[in-house]
Amino acid sequence: MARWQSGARERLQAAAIDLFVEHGFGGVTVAEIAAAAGLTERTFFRYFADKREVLFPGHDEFAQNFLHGLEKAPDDDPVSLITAALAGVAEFFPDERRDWSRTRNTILQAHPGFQERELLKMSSLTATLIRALRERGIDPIAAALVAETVGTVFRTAFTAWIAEDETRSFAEIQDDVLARWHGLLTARRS
Amino acid sequence: MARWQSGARERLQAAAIDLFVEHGFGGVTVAEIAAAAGLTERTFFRYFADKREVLFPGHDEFAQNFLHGLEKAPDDDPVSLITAALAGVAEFFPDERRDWSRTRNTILQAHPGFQERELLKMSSLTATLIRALRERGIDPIAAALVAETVGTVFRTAFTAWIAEDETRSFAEIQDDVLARWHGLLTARRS
DNA sequence: GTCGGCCATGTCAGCCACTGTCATCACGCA
DNA sequence: TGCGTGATGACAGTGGCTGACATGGCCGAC
Repeated sequence: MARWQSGARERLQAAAIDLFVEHGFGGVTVAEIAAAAGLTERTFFRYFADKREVLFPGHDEFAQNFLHGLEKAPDDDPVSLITAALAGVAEFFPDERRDWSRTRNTILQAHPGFQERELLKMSSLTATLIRALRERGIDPIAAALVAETVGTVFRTAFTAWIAEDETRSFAEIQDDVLARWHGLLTARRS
Repeated sequence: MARWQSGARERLQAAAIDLFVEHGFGGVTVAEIAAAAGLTERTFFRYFADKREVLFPGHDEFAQNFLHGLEKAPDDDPVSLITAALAGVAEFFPDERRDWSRTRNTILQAHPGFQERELLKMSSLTATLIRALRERGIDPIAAALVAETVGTVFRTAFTAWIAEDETRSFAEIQDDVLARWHGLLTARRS
């Protein structure tokens, strides 16, 4: 018999999201989350750097997805780079996950501290992309603009995906946003 | 004789930046900042919502600048909107302020919490721009992409402006970034 | 098989960010 | 002269977060 149940991290995450839904971020203490997971407050902070971090799992694998897509870009044209980086992301957001994403998003929107954290994660992703682009030989300003645009398109698509009345798949929405982005910038030029 | 010296807010800001430079964010307590400004910790929190906020003054006037520029856009073409929104911002960053901006930036870069806060401020600015664009009749996706691009160009220009060996004015740099952004997206299209 | 190290967890004490509440005291105004 | 107002102080309390040390199953070495 194990002294401790396995999956402490997952239990903490599940307990946190449940309690946040019920009482809001500020209405729940870390000690309460830990107790609901059968652990102590101190153990919570061994798994998560702070109270907010419990809602941001799997960030590293997520970033890897963009990098792997980028490697498959056929040339250094900005549009090619952006399209390639976005290509493999949709698998992270299957339809089964949409409701969970919506629940999580409701919590995030209710507390500016969560928005800060999410923005920092996106920023870290952008920085990772910039680094990869520079290593590919893209000049710094172009790398920055390409990476920021990847983030913009992804975020726009994600927001649309979890909108209340939306039923299209993530891939479909993202392709549409990308097409519209491209159209906006090539139309009506003098 | 006044019971209290005036300019409590400014004294707190100045004390904070001095102490952060010397000891780092984590090496300074709010009580110490307040004492250096001749006030108490409780008064600090009457002026600033939290310890980080002391390094983010004047955010609202800053956002107004973008909005005023946007009003002057001649038409609803995305490039026109972006160019107009960026036009009036340079006056916020005269050359005299460059060293101060560099000092502040050094502090911000040293602590992820500050980066979070800065990202939240930028995000709030983007949201403000999106709202204004929608009220102008721009469709939601176009509004989002235009607003995000304004933020991207501004941030890219600001980063370049405070780079160690940079001497060009903010306006000059921003115009250059904008031109390069435009060039990147119109060149090499099939 | 048992011994000893390893590692996840617990326990405890403490710092400090942040808040609510009430008191204080200069100033302006009637 | 008295009273309201507004900025500040004083003080106690909550809770996020950390460091240091203890505990007790597991697992490999011998």
